Amino acid sequence: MSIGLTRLREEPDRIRQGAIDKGEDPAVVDAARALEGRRRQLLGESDLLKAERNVASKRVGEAIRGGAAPNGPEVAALKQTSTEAGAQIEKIDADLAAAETQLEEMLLRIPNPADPDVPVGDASANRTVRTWGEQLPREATTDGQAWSRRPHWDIGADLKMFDLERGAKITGSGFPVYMGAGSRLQRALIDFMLDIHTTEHGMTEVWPPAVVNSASARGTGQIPDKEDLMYVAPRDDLYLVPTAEVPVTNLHRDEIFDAAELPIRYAAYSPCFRREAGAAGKDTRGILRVHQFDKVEMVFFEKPEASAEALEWLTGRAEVILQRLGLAYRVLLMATKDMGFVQAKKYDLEVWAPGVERWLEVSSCSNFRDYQARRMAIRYRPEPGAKPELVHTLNGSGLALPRTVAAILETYQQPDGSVVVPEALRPYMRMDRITA
RNA sequence: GGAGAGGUCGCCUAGUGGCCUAGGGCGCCGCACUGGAAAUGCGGUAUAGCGCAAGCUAUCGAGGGUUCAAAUCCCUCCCUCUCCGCCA
Repeated sequence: MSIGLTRLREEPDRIRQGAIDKGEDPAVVDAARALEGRRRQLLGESDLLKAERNVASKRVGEAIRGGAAPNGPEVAALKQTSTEAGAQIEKIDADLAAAETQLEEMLLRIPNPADPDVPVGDASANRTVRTWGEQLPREATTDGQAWSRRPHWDIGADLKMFDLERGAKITGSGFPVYMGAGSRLQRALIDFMLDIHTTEHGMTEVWPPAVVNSASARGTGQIPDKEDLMYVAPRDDLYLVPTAEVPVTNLHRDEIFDAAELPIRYAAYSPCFRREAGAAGKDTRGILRVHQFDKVEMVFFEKPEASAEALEWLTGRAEVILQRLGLAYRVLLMATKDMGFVQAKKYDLEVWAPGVERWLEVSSCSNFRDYQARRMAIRYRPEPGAKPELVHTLNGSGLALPRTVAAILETYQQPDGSVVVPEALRPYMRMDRITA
């Protein structure tokens, strides 16, 4: 996850401004440039000495084959040349390694500049680009009877769909147990979403491992930056995935595609594990913020020139799910300081939950451009025989389950306490209505 | 978990310390031949960094070591395959 050296050299001003727009310190940009120059100089010296050493070593072989005594003075002199060069190389390479480590650290602290059409500012600059559906009020009237829509935790408890207390008993707070219709709703939603993305949207379905090794965690930038947010199995050097983005994006780490293979578009279900350290006290009720949840994630690998449009399409595919479920939502274009360090452009989808009277984030759709691909060395060949270039990566939820479930329960609840199953889910739920 | 065999340039393969700046075949690209094609012949076909360029450097699963010199020898680790054990 980093900025490219070429780009750093060619447009430092834009990168510096990008850092400022995201509220980061632009000084690292200059520090990186200085280190890059030092690295280049040391590398030149090292390469030169290595060339000398190689020549001397080769002459040793030639001399011996030519009849010189293997332990004679001629050979000894050549060996000494090589040894001396080797000693110098060792010193320079140590400096070089240090410079490269520092450079890498600096590069990791330079954020991906936002696209030009992203509003500059903090969360207050986020722009609502569109809304869909009817934003139901909490206070409702049905057949002349006034009633209040209830929050999903009450509905879920009454209909025995999930059990938070027992989840806390067997595992801990934030690990809900889904039961009965609640369990079936999980299955139905996963099945429903994957069906739409594969059958209608042409994506390839992936069912990835829920744990990854450290190389993969590093690839998508989970470590070292976000290690606190993940569950770790240190004994086996494995990490529980916080999102399917991690295993699925890493599928193609260190690969080079032919241009004809792109775009590659995946839809992947996975459980997601998040420690959310420091987030205690917020959204503690219900299933709005939990340590384990389920999600269908979309991951795209695109040609650079196609990624901007692909983000719009990707976002639209997540919206399709909400539309089919008949849930009111809005699409937010995130401002520079609210969008994250690595995203170039990001849309959040928020679904309306009338019981708690809040917009709930159910999807976050991002274009990383080449920033993520660089660290993972995911490239493609624009033309046969051409030099490989970095692909652009994108991803977005389609969708995260818990908040979708909350919105369904709160949107479709009836005055009698039952919940009508959204039309699109009925074939998957094999029921029209959830009752106690 | 135990025993054994392996991991080389897209694929197959050669390679047991210095003519390996990794050879051959397949595939692919270009050219020639052809009415067109097949076949054939010739040439080219990894990635990254540095350099205006010629070119130099690094990489033979990963990392360390021995040596003037490592694909090749030594150590550690990872992965694949076969057999055994265990197991949803």
